[in-house]
Amino acid sequence: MQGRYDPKTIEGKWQAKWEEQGVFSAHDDSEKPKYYCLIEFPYPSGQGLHIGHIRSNTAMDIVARKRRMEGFDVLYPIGWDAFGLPTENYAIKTGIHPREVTRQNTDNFRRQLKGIGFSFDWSREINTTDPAYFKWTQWIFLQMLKKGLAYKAKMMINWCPSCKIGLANEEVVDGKCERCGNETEKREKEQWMLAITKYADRLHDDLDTVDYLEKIKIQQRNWIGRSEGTTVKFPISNFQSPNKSEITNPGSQSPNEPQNTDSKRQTEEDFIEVFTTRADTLYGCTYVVVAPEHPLVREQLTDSSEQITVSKEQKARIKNWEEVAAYLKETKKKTEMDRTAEGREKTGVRLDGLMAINPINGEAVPVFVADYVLGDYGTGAVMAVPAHDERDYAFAKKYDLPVRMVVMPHLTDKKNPPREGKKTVERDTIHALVRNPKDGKFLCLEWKNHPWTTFIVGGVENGEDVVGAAMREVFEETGYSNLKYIETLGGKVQSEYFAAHKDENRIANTSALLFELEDDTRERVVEEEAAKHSILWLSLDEIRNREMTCAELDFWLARLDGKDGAFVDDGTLTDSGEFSGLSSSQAREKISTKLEADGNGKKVVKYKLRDWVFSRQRYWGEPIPVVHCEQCGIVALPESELPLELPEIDGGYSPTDTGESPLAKIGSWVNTTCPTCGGPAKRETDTMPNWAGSSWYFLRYIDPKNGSALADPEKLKRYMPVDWYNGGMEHTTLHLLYSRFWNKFLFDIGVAPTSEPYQKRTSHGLILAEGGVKMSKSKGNVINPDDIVSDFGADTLRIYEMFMGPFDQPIAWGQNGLVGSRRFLERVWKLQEKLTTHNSQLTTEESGLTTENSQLTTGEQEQKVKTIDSLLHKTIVKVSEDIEAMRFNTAVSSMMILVNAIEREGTISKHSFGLFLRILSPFAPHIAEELWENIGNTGSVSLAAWPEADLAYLVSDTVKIVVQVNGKMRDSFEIPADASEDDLKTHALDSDKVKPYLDGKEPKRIIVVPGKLVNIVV
RNA sequence: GGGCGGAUGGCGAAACUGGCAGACGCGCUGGACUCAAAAUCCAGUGAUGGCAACAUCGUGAGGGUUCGACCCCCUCUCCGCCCACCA
Repeated sequence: MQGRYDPKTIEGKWQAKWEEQGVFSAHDDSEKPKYYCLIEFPYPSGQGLHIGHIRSNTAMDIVARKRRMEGFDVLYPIGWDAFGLPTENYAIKTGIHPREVTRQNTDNFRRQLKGIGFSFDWSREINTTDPAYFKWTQWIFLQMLKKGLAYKAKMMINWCPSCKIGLANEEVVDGKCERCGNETEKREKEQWMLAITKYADRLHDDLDTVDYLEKIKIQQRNWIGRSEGTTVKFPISNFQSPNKSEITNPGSQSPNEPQNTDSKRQTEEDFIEVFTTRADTLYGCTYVVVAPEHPLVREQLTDSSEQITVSKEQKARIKNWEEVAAYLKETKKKTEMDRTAEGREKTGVRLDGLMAINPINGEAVPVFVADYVLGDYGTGAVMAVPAHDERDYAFAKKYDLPVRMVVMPHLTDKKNPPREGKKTVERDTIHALVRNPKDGKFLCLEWKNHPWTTFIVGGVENGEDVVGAAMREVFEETGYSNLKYIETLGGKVQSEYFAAHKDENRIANTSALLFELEDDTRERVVEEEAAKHSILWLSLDEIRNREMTCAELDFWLARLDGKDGAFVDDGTLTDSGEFSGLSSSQAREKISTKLEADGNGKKVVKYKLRDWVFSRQRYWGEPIPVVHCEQCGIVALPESELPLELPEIDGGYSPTDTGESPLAKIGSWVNTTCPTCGGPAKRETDTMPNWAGSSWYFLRYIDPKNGSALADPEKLKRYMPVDWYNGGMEHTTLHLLYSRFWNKFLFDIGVAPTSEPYQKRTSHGLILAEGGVKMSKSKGNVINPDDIVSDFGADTLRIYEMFMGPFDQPIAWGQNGLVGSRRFLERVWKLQEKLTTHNSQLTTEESGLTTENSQLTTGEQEQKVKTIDSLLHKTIVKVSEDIEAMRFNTAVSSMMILVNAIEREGTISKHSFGLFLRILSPFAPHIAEELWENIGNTGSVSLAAWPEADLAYLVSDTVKIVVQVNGKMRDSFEIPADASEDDLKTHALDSDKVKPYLDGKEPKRIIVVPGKLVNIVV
């Protein structure tokens, strides 16, 4: 008898033992295969360990412990991502040095983490703020600088006018400063940048080589935002299209001949280059738009002045310069908030006096500046195709610009699809929609030899215009002669179908025309037509509800309602010169190729991903190790001078009034000599963002104390890549991408041994406060793990956090379930009173284990032991599989089921209890160690072998068959597993419970699923 | 607006490939032990009807496919997270 379960005593005892004996150390020289488990190292905030840290750390702890037991040399390290804003803000408030704040916080975190019993290798603890660590962060920066990946550029940054400080994107929440809540502005400032975009394609493509959750891959791909497209050069003409009127509306356009613009061009560079992914819509371009940041209207904007400087020459060309300048000023004043709050109403101003020449057809189109075009994506200019782009459509509607449809939607009539082996005829057709203004009904035809209801349909004869053709058809088919043409409903729609009456496949390019009946005048219809169909007037509702023989119906109805916008999908080209008739994808290829051949364009790949703004105007970050020399410009510090440490500071940690880092105030530190020429120089005062230290920390764990290299190459080779990295979804697009980028760079310069740092990436769900809201200090709903550990014990907390719900989904904390987890462990504790020395017969035979004293064996006891062993081995399988799939909740529940069964049967063999303790140990390591010791084992259960299920226990000679009648369960029976289908049928039909449902009738059908069920259909 | 995920008892949730819906835990009800309480143990616990055996209904709403649907398809509602004019 071992007394009560007392977690306080045993948890402290085992934590001390583990540490003393180095049970969880990874061994660089181990013969075993390595396994590298990684969690995101915590930011040591003043609030202490979050309950959510415990959930994700426990999950990886379970994996790490299982791997260790499976014979791997496991690296499961821990450290501190300690540079960052909250610490600095706390320092600003209290005047305590951030280093000291960090020390206190990490001490607290370390104590808390150790108290949960995580199997971290504490000998490898790292801290990003340790000069011995950030020496290498700075070193990596210098390597990037050498390779041209680090550069300075003027960037629009988020500026808080109240705090007078530049903010990172993540510090701006809904357009407001995270700290003071004031609205932020955009301001231009020189910043250090890292050229992550040079790695965009590899970061994108190499996702195929790693095992990340699909949603993580999708999010990264979307963030990188690769799109293949074409740049097109639109030469600028100063003249208002001398030879032709302004660009034409659909229906009345004349054929375009390429126009010679040589004499009008001033320089070779005088063109607007646009980027498009839809080169197939080039003929539909009716204007060109440049972003407010585009060089055509803006050369530079400095943060010291509101002046917009554009060359005189350019101003002179733009006739309405005053108006344009006003718009640019307006745009600049708008905050992010305004831009989105307006419901994204599009605004813009035409650049009078400028026309852009569409290189594909020589057509001159007007040029606009509008802020719906982004200055920093693509080329900062777009060709606007309102018919095929929602944004251009909205802008065109607002400013009354022409919409020219050049891509026909392409439909296949599902009711009459084209047939193989028939000839195909393509022609232009019309649908005439004739409305009777008196009742709003439409004129339709009901066909006599086919089950069709159609509008008035017909072909367009050579030389005929569509309106004429439609009026002719209406007259011929219905006799109505007085029609008023209202409008053409959008552009043509192409449909493919089989025309049964002509036995041929048709491709119809159909225009829909709306008419109104002027009066009822109706001529007699010729016999031939009258024999084919009769007329019918249908309301819109009737048309919707009736099966109309009209593949295009949805388009026509939407256009009638005026709900029609841009058609943005692919289709078939029309009114596009030599490219008409091609599919969108063919046309993109051919048009791009032609542009490229003529020197008017180029196929390119663009990314949404931007270069990484790497500067922060802060104290608590890694100093950027360069100096600015009057003679030599930007000069890198020699590597021998690393680490460049932060200076001690007297006058507070706040940034300066000009937005410079507080480092700028320390003359003795800033003023230095140039490493190259020895002349006077100033140190860079920007520091790195806190993403820097976390971009390579997984490498440092491998060799954390190395003073002469980032890590020993041999050791890196042994441990990389990380085999399993679990973290939060919120880090998918920043940290995960940044660290993949740094690792790839280090791989390229021969430092990192693998191109990808992480082999497998999974993610956890957040733990929310009760009520499903975020835990926050201000709401006072933060759960302190210390309280739970002291009230219930660390093992209970671990079990509960794994049991409470699916690991990958967010879950609200509820205190109520904790007691259940504690009870479970109490029951496990009491099992040591129920041990028997008997092993079941099967175990001894099958796995060759020694039988202990068997004098007390009785048949009954043996049966009980066997029942338990059979369930135990099923549990081993379940727990093993569930851990790999991160289904920790069902793993715990299956162990609960086992414990319930042991209690019910009243006994378990000592050997089997040992197996159970092994699978329990990753979840509740302290109690498992204590019981393992109590039943007479020496050594740690954490290093015992992970049990393998004995297959002999898993197979059963009988199966339970469910009997359904019409899909509803009515009975079940046990039957030998090898029973035939006929046996099952007979048995099922024989059931007394089933018979009443059959009511003496013969079953219509009987479905037998071997090993599972019989379903009788009556 | 787009992407991803979710909705099942009083509550957290199971149901792995379309085959017994609600495992496991909490809570609740009744009982045992106790002078009493706590703890523990035993039994019950989706809803409705019935003394009961049992029957009917039931996985956000509505349709569909299927012998059979929490699961697949279509439409919709609500919730969460991420992105948000990316041409």
